Amino acid sequence: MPSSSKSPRRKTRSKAQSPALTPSQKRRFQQRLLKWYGEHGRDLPWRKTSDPYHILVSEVMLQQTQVDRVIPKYHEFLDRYPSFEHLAEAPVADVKKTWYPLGYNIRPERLHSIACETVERYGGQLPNDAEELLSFKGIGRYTAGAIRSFAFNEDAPILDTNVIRVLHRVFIAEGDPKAQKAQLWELSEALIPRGKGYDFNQAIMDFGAMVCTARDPYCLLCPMKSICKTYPFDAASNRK
DNA sequence: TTCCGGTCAT
DNA sequence: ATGACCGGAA
Repeated sequence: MPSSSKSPRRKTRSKAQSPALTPSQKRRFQQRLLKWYGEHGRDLPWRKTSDPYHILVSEVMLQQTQVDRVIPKYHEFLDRYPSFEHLAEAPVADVKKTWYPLGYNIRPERLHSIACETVERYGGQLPNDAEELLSFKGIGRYTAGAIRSFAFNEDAPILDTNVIRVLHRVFIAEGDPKAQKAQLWELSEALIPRGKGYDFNQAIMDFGAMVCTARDPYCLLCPMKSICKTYPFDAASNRK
């Protein structure tokens, strides 16, 4: 029966198999990332709270807006709407005015609708279940993972542009990163140290924003140097 | 002027 | 799979 034997669980059309994450690679990446984060992690306002509502507001703002622009609006928004109940009661037109000028103005509408639904159907408590979170308009896979890890301390994976870039460079280094999201989601999940989803996810995003940057990453001071499949990153070959 | 980005819709 | 959304940055 040799001809009928199947190679163990592999997608029929892709040839490259998952990037063989060895236990040693995994452990080193985790330890170095968390150590780096302890020394260099940013002190962001939404890391000082455990209120799921505050975390949600920050994550929706951060969906397409940079940290520096979000910070002042985060404070202003929460001053005006300190809870799901306050936000749910507010006219959506006011919420949109408060949102200005962050842009992508569907976001305040969706945030408002999430608040209404949370008050009406969940007694003002944001659910921690992935399926329920994903059922809200405005919460996609990234934000659901962010809420679960940052607001509920679950070991839930996240994958945004920072995480895609970091994981692809360190562990894959071939092909178009955006075309490999399925593998990268698996990596993001497999790498989380048990019980440390919050710190690990915050850490990998800081790392992507501060060291493993899109252009001109700081490879010389990078703690992943010795395990990174892309080191040393050649900026010239990456520019057009 | 072009590129980028989470989510949703096509 | 691809584009709309909207504004910032290269």
